[in-house]
Amino acid sequence: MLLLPPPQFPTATHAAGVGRFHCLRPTAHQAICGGATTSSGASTSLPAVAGPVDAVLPLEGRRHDFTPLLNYLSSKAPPQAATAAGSPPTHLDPVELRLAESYRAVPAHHWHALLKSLSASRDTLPSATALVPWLQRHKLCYSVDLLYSILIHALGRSKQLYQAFLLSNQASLSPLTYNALISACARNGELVKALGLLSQMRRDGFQSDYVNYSLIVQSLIRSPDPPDLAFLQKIYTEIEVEKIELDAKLLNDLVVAFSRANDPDRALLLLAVIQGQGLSPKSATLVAVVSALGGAGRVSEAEAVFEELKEGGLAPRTRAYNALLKGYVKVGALKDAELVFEEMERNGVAPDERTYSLLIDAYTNAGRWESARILLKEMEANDVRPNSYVFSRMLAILRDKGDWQRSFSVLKEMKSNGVCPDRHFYNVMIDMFGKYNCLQHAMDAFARMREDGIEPDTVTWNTLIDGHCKAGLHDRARELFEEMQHSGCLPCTTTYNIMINSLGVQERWGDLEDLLARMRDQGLIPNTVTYTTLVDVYGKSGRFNDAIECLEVMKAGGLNPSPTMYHALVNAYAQRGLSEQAVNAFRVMRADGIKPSLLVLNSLINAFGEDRRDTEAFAVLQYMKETGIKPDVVTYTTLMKVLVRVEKYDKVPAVYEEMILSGCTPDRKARGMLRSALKYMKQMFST
DNA sequence: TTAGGGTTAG
Repeated sequence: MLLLPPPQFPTATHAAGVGRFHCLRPTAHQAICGGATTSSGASTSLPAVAGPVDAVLPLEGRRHDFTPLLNYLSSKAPPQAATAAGSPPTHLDPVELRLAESYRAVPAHHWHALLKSLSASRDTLPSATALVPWLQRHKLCYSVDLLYSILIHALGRSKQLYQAFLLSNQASLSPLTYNALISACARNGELVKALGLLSQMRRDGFQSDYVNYSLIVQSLIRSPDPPDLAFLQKIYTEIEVEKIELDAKLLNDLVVAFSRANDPDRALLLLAVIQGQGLSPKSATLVAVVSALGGAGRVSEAEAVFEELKEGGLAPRTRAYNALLKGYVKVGALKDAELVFEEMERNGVAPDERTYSLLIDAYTNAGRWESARILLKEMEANDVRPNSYVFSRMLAILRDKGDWQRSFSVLKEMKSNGVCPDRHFYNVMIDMFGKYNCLQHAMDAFARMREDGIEPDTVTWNTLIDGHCKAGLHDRARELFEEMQHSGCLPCTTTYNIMINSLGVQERWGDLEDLLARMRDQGLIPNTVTYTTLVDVYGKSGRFNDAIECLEVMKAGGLNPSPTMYHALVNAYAQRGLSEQAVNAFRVMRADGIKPSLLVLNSLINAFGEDRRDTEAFAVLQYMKETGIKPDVVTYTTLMKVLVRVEKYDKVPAVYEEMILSGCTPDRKARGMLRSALKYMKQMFST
């Protein structure tokens, strides 16, 4: 069991010479013994000004001098006071008993007031912590759970959650102490603990009110990370099951929480609840919903909620416009984005750094590099300083478009704006060079980053290692993996996933086992990507039993198999023309309740093709059409490959035509497939 | 600061 470190008690008490409560901060001193000190005539340099306790205590209460008690408590060994709390004194210390007797007449509310004032400051908190068990020992105050709840609240406020929990062991938990503990947990971001206490509370037969849930949801919103959706849903289900009445604040907070957790549907539902009760949502709530809808690319709904914001009477401010802008940028609606910008100008709403960043993002995405540059100039003119964010976005867009040479001009632009690259920027840059096989550039950027005094993080190392793996430089990747650890950066699950893939591609099965053991030793738990990688590498080298075993282990471990995982398996069978096994894996996937993805269906078509079963391959296309899954260029190219495989060359042009009619743009592979089919056809006719 | 952002692995 963990032991409580002895709380730090003020030690200067006696050194002050007067045996009074001098070590406390003046306010606390005045609060607690201001009146008593002066009346006892002790010389003190502190003026006897009425403090908070004097204000709270009735006149008669100020007659009690708590100084001897507080001195006694601070001179006692703290653990004794804290751990032997409820138990009666084991031996009779006459001094302590006399002291206790002298306070027999103090009414309960004076003790409460004393405790509250001691709890108010971090310096006097140890005295408060010692006081409560002491009162309990001597049965001087009977509303023990109120005393404990005051104390637990105070400990929670000063981030001493551990102490609060230790304290809560002193007495059986009442609704009051439960609430105090839950509140302390919520304040300290220990939301799982808070939820656990809530269910424990229910098991003890106490009903919780909305305040506990409100505190938990508030803590979720305050966190810089978006809330975990599963956790949030759990809380909401509980609120529904327990029929907790929701007040306006909690409803608004829930809408914001669901919006931030990227569940705009649930957010909209709760928004309707607010409006159904005749309440009007806060504008911050509406903006959060606009932002979530925009992030999901649901722009028309975002527009509708934005209109509601206007109807609410408050003129939308920059953040509201930014939320709307986010949606348009997300779906690539550049015209609409520009209109928002113009409307802001018309309404005198000043664009800020984010507004400009969003628009620059949109222009870069549309390949309108000049417009992006003009906006950068406009930012400068309007005294809005860009930061590293917008430049790393530009870089990421160029990377995804394959236009990496232009990245050097991004760097130039950035310099001319006086913006220094940060870690995120370098990480994107290293990733970009890695993806385009420019490993020397990647290493140079890595060195530059360190010269700039920026320590690489796990993302940096992972990116660098993966870049080398992708280029086939597995030995160098392995060296970097070791170097990462030497530099003091601990590998994470992603790092191991990258290395597992690397060893799997090389078919170094023994080393792979060692790596998995190392991962476990480090206390890291494999995730869905880990298992999918294993299924992929085992499957591709024909080790199907190992692949299936991974799938089973994963399911047994409680992880949900992903569509990608089945895709890896179906794909592995397909590449070896094992269409029966591919179909079987597909069936298992369906039994697991996974909706077939375009990727897995394309692989299935390939499986039939490699097995010369063209009728079944086209049946998959039919299935796609019936279930509303839009075939892509890969689907049609694979179907053409199927026809070539079974030598039905004459049917290839029709598939090509259908592809174009369905709106797919043929790529190099598609055109190549058509060409080779035509070539074979010509050969057939000429013989 | 009522309201917000970026990077890595299958």
